[in-house]
Amino acid sequence: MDRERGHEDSDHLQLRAWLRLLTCTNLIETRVRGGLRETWNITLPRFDLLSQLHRAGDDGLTMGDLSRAMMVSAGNVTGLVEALVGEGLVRRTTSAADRRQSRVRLTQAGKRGFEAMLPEHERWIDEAFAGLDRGDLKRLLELLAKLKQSAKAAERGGKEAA
Amino acid sequence: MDRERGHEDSDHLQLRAWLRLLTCTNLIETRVRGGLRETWNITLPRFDLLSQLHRAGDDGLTMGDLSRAMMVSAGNVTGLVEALVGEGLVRRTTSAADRRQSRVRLTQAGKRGFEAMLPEHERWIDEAFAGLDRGDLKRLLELLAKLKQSAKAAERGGKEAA
DNA sequence: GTTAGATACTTTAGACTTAAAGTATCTCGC
DNA sequence: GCGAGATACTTTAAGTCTAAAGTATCTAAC
Repeated sequence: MDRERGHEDSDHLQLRAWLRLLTCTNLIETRVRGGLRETWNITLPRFDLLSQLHRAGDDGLTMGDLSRAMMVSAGNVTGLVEALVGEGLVRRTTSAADRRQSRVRLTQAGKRGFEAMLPEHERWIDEAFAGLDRGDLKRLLELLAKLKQSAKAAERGGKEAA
Repeated sequence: MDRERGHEDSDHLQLRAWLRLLTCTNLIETRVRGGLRETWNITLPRFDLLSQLHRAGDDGLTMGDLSRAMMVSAGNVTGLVEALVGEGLVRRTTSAADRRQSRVRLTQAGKRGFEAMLPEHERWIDEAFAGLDRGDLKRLLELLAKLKQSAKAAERGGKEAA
């Protein structure tokens, strides 16, 4: 038996990693949120929604697509889309094939507006990660990919209960 | 000149790392939030506040300490503490030395309650990180420490603007 | 001692978020 | 065709969160 082994169970590496992950996310999110508000007077969730639509292209996304992509509840998406429609940044049409669905797209104003914000948004992110070199970034990406898979697996495990 | 170099500027490693970081945080946070609600009918911010007080020990923390530790606004802390006082989990006293300050502590019920939740909370975190071995966890902790410093530096840079 | 400014906290208005219940529509077996 | 159940979305109630303005108290220069 390895004398040192006992210690391994009580150094709480997972918990420490989780807390540090949260701290990093909070720091960066606070920076981005503040920048978006000060520079374009837009909120982070609205920016995020525009971003998903921009990535999706001309066909747009359904409400359900948005909910999954943004990892928020369907009710939340309803409110955000309403707000953005009100601001003229987003357009919403009922699907002809399935009248329960609606399809959400950027308007021209929404596309132009989002593309204007994009470079500075990326600059804020780049600044936050400036202390990491390319090797660090690649290792971090790999570890986070692993964590993402692991967390997804745990999520299912928790729901289905074996 | 390295032909490959040009590509380095446009692979958006930082942005990809940020999005993946957010995904991981969301996944784990959703799991923990759901567990806390289903198992003890408590919210994550309240659990977090109890956690900070538990770590602080018998002297408790001021409202400002809590705000900084939890990385949320002072007004937010006011509401959370009120709720927890109402539930009898937390006690609040005005500081004699400085009557602007108050000091917040766990009640006996709060301490017992929190300590009852602690092991299962840690189990959820352990499960989320189960796919990472000790080496992975140590590398992740290191990279996140670096990122934390970097993000803090960027935060200051953004505010002070040289 | 007064007072100008700083500090600790609260209040307010508005936005975000969720879980749960509700509505409308679709699908599929019969 | 016709339900029964599934699916897409909305509504509601309650909680979280922030920025900004406001209150109370302290500090320090004079």
